[in-house]
Amino acid sequence: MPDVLAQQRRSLLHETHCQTCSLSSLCLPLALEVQDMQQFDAIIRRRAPLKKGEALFRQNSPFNSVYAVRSGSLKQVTTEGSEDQLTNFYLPSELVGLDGIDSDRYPGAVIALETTTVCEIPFDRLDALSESLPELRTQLYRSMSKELRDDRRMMRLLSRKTADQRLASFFIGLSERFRRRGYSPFSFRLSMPRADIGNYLGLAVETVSRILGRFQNQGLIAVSGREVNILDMDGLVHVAEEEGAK
Amino acid sequence: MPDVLAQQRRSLLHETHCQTCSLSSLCLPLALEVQDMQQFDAIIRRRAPLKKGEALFRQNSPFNSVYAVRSGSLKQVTTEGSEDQLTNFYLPSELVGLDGIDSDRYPGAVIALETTTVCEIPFDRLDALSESLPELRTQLYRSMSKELRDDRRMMRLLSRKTADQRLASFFIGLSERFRRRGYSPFSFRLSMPRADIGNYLGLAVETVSRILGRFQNQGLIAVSGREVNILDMDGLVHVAEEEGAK
DNA sequence: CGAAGAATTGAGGATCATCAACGATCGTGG
DNA sequence: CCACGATCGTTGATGATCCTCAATTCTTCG
Repeated sequence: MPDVLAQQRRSLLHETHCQTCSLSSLCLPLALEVQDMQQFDAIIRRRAPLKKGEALFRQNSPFNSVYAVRSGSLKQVTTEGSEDQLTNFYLPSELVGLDGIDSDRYPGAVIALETTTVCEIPFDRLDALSESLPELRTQLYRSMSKELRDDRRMMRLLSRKTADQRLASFFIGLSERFRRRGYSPFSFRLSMPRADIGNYLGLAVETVSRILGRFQNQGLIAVSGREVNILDMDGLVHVAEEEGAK
Repeated sequence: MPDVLAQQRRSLLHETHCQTCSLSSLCLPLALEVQDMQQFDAIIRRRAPLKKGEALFRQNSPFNSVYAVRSGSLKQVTTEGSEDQLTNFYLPSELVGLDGIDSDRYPGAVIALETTTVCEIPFDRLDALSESLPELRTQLYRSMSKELRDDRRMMRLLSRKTADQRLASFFIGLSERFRRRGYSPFSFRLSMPRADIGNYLGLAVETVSRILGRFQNQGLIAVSGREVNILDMDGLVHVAEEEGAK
């Protein structure tokens, strides 16, 4: 009887609630009182975990929901003509899909980099709820605003920074994001292949590989496959910020 | 008596209302009924025109309001270390300052490129009003979402396109924005110097100049100082989209 | 265990930045 | 209204950075 299985699975998935989620202090309901959080929790749909390489949604598919990452990680990819542009990596607690509100379609595909679970938040219900919960509305504005700010930083990186600076910035940014989530900021695993890093940073894979090797020789980081250890954070920051003067 | 003068000026400025603004169909109140628009209109503060080079606000100054451009144009500039990054140009009906919501400070300065008038919209009042006017709320979400989408397009441009493609895209984008505002999409005046274009597109001024010359020779556009005529839009589109194959 | 994908390494070359000099345009005050 | 200085724009020569192509090694997974 598949129904039984389905129900078991559903019930299992429903065990997860914002109230008990370790990410709630970083996620959208961050500013909500217990009672409000329950309202918010009620509109959320749990989804079966995505396997590595699976799409949360495809480019140009109709926009209905935004998603909060619960575990794992994803990448956003926009395809135009024959080439892809990777515009974002998403980590737990981050909100995916906000750029689809305006056009009613997702402007890029979002794909799991590893086994990943997300909370689906139907946008019409989120919008409606944001009417009665000012804190939720504020948080939503803030999330979008923050993404705008991050985008501007990225533009700066792409238009002014050297390959070395880009990679140093990338690791510093990742480190900071892991730190905020309670993981070690100095030792972590990259869920994405080199090619994705290169695409994201506007660099060829080979360049990424070479510079990683150089950073290793300089004692800034130790990389072994996807495992990264940051050995000299100050040094990395220095590389990321150094001006034209070499 | 300065008060008399001040009152005269205020009264003059107050002659402008959303209801009579030719931009209202593009601007934030776009979806509002007459009655709602009056509510919206009531929270707006008119400002004395900015002169060329004047700052609407400076980087890191406290965030209080967003601004709708009424006439003229502005640029957003983020300074870090010793170099500037120009992250956006703003034209009439566009909304300035949305990226300051999250951090309570404006992440970049916004400066008039020519004589420019704006409507100031205090954000706390906008937020409060968005509670009772769902259409306004939706429009605000949409505005932010659209800016996110545009940013992603910009990232793509910065990380994958050649100098020629960047400039072609830039002119196509400008043309489209003028068209939507009821101006000629083929003949317009650039309000920004070459240096700003270069900074925005991640190119040296010299490169901008050279490629403009080349476009001119190829019969794609005619430029004379700040005046631009697009002679061959299809050709421009072709340049903007051509793949590696030259 | 083998095959397919991922990562590294090397050589060569294209694109665009930089430096430098010059020409044009703007706006301001005499 | 014109002249002058300052900003803006153009053009040329040179070279660095990073991409491309190609070959090899390492890793992962059926």
